[in-house]
Amino acid sequence: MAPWLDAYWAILVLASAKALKNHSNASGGKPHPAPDIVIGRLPVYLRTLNGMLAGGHEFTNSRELALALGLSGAQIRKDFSLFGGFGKQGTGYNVSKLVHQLQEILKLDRDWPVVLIGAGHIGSAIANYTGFAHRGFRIVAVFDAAPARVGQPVGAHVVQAMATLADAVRMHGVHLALIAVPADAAQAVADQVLAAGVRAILNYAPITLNVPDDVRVEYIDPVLHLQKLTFYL
Amino acid sequence: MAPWLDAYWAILVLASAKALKNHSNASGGKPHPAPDIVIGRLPVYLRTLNGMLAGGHEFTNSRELALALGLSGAQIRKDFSLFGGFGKQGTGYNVSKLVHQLQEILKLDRDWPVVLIGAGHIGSAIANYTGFAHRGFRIVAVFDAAPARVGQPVGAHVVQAMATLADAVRMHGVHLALIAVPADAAQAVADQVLAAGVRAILNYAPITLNVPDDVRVEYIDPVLHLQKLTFYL
DNA sequence: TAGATTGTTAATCGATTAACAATC
DNA sequence: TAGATTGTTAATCGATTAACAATC
Repeated sequence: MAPWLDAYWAILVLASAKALKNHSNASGGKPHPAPDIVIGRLPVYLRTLNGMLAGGHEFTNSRELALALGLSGAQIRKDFSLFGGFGKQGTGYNVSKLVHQLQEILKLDRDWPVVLIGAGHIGSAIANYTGFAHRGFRIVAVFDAAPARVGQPVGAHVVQAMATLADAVRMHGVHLALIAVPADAAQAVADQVLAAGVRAILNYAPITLNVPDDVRVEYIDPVLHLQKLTFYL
Repeated sequence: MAPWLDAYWAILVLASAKALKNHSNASGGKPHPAPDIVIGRLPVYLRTLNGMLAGGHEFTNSRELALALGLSGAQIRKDFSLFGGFGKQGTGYNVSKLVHQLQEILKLDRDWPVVLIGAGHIGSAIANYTGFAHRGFRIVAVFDAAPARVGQPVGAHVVQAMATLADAVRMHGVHLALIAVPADAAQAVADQVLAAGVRAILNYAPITLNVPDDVRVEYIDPVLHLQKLTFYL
């Protein structure tokens, strides 16, 4: 049997029936009133509000935000209202205050250490990306399975062997892993980072991962976006 | 007034109210029965089916696919049924046949030339990514506004000046552009590629673009995914 | 044939929108 | 105060699920 089939049947036996689903309460704790789809919009709001803040824009309102984001004002007001009132009738929202409140909701009022697995083209680009730091994330270590890459510099880091992953995760208190390895290695790497204690994954490999119910995975596959675009061309 | 504010007010005046919305019929042509959210799942189905095909898996069914993807069988059958019956009662789906039918629906039964704007870390990683070719896309030219980068090799290409963009788009019949420039340059670059004749954009810059109603934009911003993950941690 | 799985309908569930009273 | 905009409710819209007849 081909190695791929082994992995494939493992999925059939073990797969969570929720892997790609919106499930706002994956960890089984007390239910949060906000749907997953709303949580996904909060970072987009935050990004636009930070742009306004950088431009010296002190106040905004749901109509203005809606126009900038291509949404409806009602939706934006409703999204915010799920977390309590952020605005003032007749005035709108204080941009700076709104930014801080969204950061608090998303737990971005702290610094999140993340590990990066994979130091190829994509991994290197991620390691060199300067956009993480001021938005709440800090890459604390980079790993690769290829002995030829271990010891090489990548961004501000030196590539480490996979054997040191678990120690690094424990030492830095890492909950988040970025996986940027080839598709055929991604599931095994995911299993390793989860075993090391990681609880959420951002997966750049073009494959759906099989993870336990209490682990959250987000996916980035540019080709999926392109293939959606061609439908409409 | 800060340059950022100019761009910001332009958004307020000109913005399409649909930029981030699901709109399955953006170009105003005859309505297609398939909702945007279904179109977005088809490439995911295709990716998994191609994995099965590579593993020598000849037949599958909605239950098996659902398990591998974390969806429900009913949803998968309903999605397929929007485009006509692909399966056989009692048997399921022929993987190879299904792959071909999904490719046809998504217009992936041809090769799509794309242009890449931006030859920094992200742009270089994109240019070096080998995963586009066998999934329907071919980068035909790479552009950058920085004179120091023009003439430099990136992947299999040589970086060209922005001035040659329009000619390249026309010559290769390009409809798709990948934008991988800094956030503060992205809107201007989007305007340029659209003026050159491009009709859809995959934007890696962390900013919501303002484009006409008949232009479709997909977004990739890894930080948005990370910020969603931290909410649940 | 008997068993299995599709394709499709109707019911359910959830998200968005419209409207407006509350209130700054 | 008058005008503007929020926060919230109810109505609408759309997507998912359950169920099963059709059929391979």
